[in-house]
Amino acid sequence: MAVKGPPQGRQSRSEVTRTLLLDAAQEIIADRGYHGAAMDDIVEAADRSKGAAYFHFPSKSDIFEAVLVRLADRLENKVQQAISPKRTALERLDAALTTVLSTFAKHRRMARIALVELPAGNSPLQDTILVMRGRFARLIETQLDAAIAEGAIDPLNCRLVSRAWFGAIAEVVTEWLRTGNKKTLEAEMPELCVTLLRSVGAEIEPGGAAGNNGVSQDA
Amino acid sequence: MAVKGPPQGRQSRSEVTRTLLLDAAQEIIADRGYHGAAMDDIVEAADRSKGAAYFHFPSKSDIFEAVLVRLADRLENKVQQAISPKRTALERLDAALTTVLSTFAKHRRMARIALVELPAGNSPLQDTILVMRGRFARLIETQLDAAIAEGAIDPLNCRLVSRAWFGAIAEVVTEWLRTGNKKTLEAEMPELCVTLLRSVGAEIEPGGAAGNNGVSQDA
DNA sequence: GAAAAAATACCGACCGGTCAGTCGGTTTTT
DNA sequence: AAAAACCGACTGACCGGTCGGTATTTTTTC
Repeated sequence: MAVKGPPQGRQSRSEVTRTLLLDAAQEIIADRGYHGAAMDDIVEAADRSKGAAYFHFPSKSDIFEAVLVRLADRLENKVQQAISPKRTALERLDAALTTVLSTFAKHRRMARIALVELPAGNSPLQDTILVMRGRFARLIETQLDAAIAEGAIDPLNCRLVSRAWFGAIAEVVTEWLRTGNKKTLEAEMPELCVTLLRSVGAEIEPGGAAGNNGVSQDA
Repeated sequence: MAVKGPPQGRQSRSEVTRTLLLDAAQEIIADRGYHGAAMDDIVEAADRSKGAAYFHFPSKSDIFEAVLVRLADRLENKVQQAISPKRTALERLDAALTTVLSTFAKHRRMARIALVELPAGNSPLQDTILVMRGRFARLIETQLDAAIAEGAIDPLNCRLVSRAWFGAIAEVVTEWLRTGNKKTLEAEMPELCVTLLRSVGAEIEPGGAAGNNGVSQDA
């Protein structure tokens, strides 16, 4: 008895299938990379068929793209939430950095997909990855611009610096992904933040509060 | 007629073949990435046969590894040459940075192989690439250590910072590789150097001088 | 120093396996 | 009963690596 009506739990079967496929793809790609992830494997992990997969996604690269977008949306959301209550650009910069780093520290698999997978050549993926990277670099760039406007730091080439920051973060996280050790990244986060901020001429006290009343909560 | 004796020009036929294969592999990998580079393509570009290729290199990953090592050796050499005449660690740091950046600017294909190709998953390549990256990070790390010893900068986590620098450089160069425009990278080099050096608390005069050396060797 | 023998380098058709994508047919939903 | 979703055997292209055989270079022998 029981099951029979279309909307089982909450989603239609179709939606469930889609999610199952996305989850499986994310998992497998994190393990084996894009090339190493065969559609047959993804399909098996999702407990669905190849037909179903190709019904929902026209090609392998499309499913990969969907995984990336979902990941990026989630992370960007988290960052926006973390920086919205901050008053100064410098604080927002620090908050954004910390959020991204701690999220990666918490979800290694995600970090792997977001940072390690950089297909060379002219795969159809490249565009998608470019857009992803661009989104995050932009996020930093915006805050840098704001910091300059606020007079917190001297004018500089924000596009260049935001790229450099992004690269620095990516490399440190990537290195940590290999050498394992959960602790390391979180332990080094503060120093990395300080270093990056110093590179634009902003000194902050590691003790926290950037020289002002400690209003932190509230919105 | 003519040619018949064993050592033709300078190298034996065997050595010529080896070089031909390496050159072709480097070219094709730069274009299409490791996965996209078929042995058949490499062999054809080298104007040799598959048998010859597998006579010299036991597997595809071995030929790739040989390409990487050759590239790394050349670049490291160049850097050593550039920094050896410098007296202070800070000057050596600046010289190393400038050399690497201008070399990449001059040889896009090389940059592509060195920086863009980061196979995920557990390919046999990964180790080789790790070693490569490690070599350059180390190079920076050594100079940072020296700078601290000289009292030029305050103590800091050199391992972390050198990784961050490497990542920053890699990302900036990678971005430049995509957006084309030969000029951009060279125009931005000085600012990037200044930014990196400032991140460790070292201010340097932007007066481009720094006793520039005419590095003009070729790779 | 030439012929013979041995070792080295090279050739390219072929094999075995992999994998993205297809398609006729079945089940579930509307 | 139509439409949407799903199934899974199958196809066709691709590609790393092999292997029997040939050409070239080096060594040995007379």
